[in-house]
Amino acid sequence: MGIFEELQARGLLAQLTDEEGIRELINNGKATFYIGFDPTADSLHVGHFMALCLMKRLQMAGNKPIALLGGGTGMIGDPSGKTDMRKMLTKEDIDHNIECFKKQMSRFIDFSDGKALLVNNADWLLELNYVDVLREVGPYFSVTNMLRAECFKQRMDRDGGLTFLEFNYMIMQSYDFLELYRRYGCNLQFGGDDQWSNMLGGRELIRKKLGKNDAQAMTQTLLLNSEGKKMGKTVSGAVWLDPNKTSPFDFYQYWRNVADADVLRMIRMLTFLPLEQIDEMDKWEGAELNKAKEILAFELTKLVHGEEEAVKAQESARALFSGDGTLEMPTAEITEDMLRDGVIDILGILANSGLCASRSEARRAVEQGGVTVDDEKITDIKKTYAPEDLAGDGIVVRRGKKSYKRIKMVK
RNA sequence: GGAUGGAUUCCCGAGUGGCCAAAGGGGACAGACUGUAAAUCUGCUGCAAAUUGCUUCGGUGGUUCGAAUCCACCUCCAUCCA
Repeated sequence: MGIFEELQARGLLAQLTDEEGIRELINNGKATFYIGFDPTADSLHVGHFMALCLMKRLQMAGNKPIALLGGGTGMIGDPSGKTDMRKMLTKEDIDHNIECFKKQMSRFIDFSDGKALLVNNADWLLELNYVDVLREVGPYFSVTNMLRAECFKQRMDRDGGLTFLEFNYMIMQSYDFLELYRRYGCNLQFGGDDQWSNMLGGRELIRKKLGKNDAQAMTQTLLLNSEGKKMGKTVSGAVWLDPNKTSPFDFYQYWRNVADADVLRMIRMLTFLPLEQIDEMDKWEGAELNKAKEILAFELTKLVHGEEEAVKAQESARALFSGDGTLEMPTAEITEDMLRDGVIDILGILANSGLCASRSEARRAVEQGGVTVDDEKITDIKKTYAPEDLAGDGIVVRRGKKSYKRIKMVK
C-alpha cells in the first residue's frame, strides 16, 4: 500500500486536482510539496499539528516538504471561513511568531541535509511593488471568478463584508505557489479544505503564467467533531502545542474527553498507529471506547510532548479519576498577605489559587457541593484554615471533577 | 458626502423614567445519573467585609429626587443613495 492509499484510508484527503497524477507523484516520492502556516499566534495549535503530521507522513514516503511561513501573507489575513476580520499583526509580532513556529516544527519534521525546507514568503512578497504585481499577475485573475469562490461569497453576505485587503489574500497565496514552483520546483500544495479555492488560484496562475500544467493541489479533511465544530478549540481558546500555553495534562485531557462518535476517526487521522490495529479498535463499543480514548490521548501527547510527559499525564489522569497511579499536581501558594485575622477561609483559597475566578464564584461552588479538600466535601463557606493546616505538603483542593490544586503556605 | 437603523452582562436578545444586577435562550460552571462520552434532570451564572453595599447597558456631558431608558455632542457598525 502506498502513502496515497494510506492517507485515503485514514480519511485525510478531501479534494484533489488530479487523483491519478497525485497518486503517482507521492507514491514514488517525487513530490516537492508545501503547506502554508499563518503566524497568527506564538504557538502552533492542533490544526497545525494535523498538517505537520501529514508532512511527516509524506516525508517518510520520500517526498520533500516545504513549510511556508506566512510572514508576508500574515500581514493581510485570510478571510476563508472566518466570521470576523483578523486583527492586523505588527511586523514584530509576526517575526516573533515565526521564530516560535520554527522551533516547534523541527520537533516533527526533519530539516537536516535539505530533506525539508522552511521558507518565509515575506522574502518575496515584501519586495513587490504594486504596479509590478498588477502587471505580472493582474491579467491572470478574473474578479468574476474570484467572487464566485465560496469563501468570498460567504464573507460578502456576512456583516462587515469583505475588505479589499482580505480580497487580496488569494492573490498572495497564488503568488506563493508560483514562486515556490519557480524556486524549488514545488509541484504540489497541501492545505486545509477551506483553502481549496486559494490553492486552485495558484495552480491556475502557474498554468496561465508559465504554461505548466503539472502543479497540483490537494486538501485535507478539516478536523471536525461529530457536531460539525472544529476540533482543537475550547471555550478558552485553541489547544496549543506549546506546553506553557496548554499543559501536557490539559492536552491529554482534551483528547481523553472527545465524544464517542469521534474517537476512532481521530485515531485514524492523527495517530501513526498501523491501520490494522485501528480497524481492530473499530469494533469496540460502549464503555470499551474509553480505552480507545486513552490510546488517542496517550499517542497524541507522546507525539507532541514526548513519551515521558505522556506517561505522567496518563498517570495523573488515572489517579485523579480512578485513584490509582501517582498524581502530579499543580501547586498554588498562599502567602501571608492573603490571610485575614491569621487564617484564610475556603473561599479565599479557591479564589487565590485560581480554581475560582472570584470569591463569589467560589461561594457558589461550595454551596453546590463541588468543592473537596483532601477528599472531604466542604459544605461550610465559612470554613477557615490556619497557616499550620497548610504547612508541609499542604492540602489538596478539588473543584468539580476535573480541576484540583495542591495548596501550600509559603512565608 | 447624504438618508435611515443600530451599539445592553461571555454570546444572541428583551427592556424605552423608579418594581432593573436587568426577561428569555445559548454557552460556561456545579450537582444527580454515567464510562472522565452523549442524552436527560436540577441548581447556578457582575463584584464584595453579603438580608446590605458597590460597579455595569458604546463614550462624554446634561435634565431629574431618580436614567439602560429623556436631551446634546462624539465614536463605531449596518443598509440604501452618491
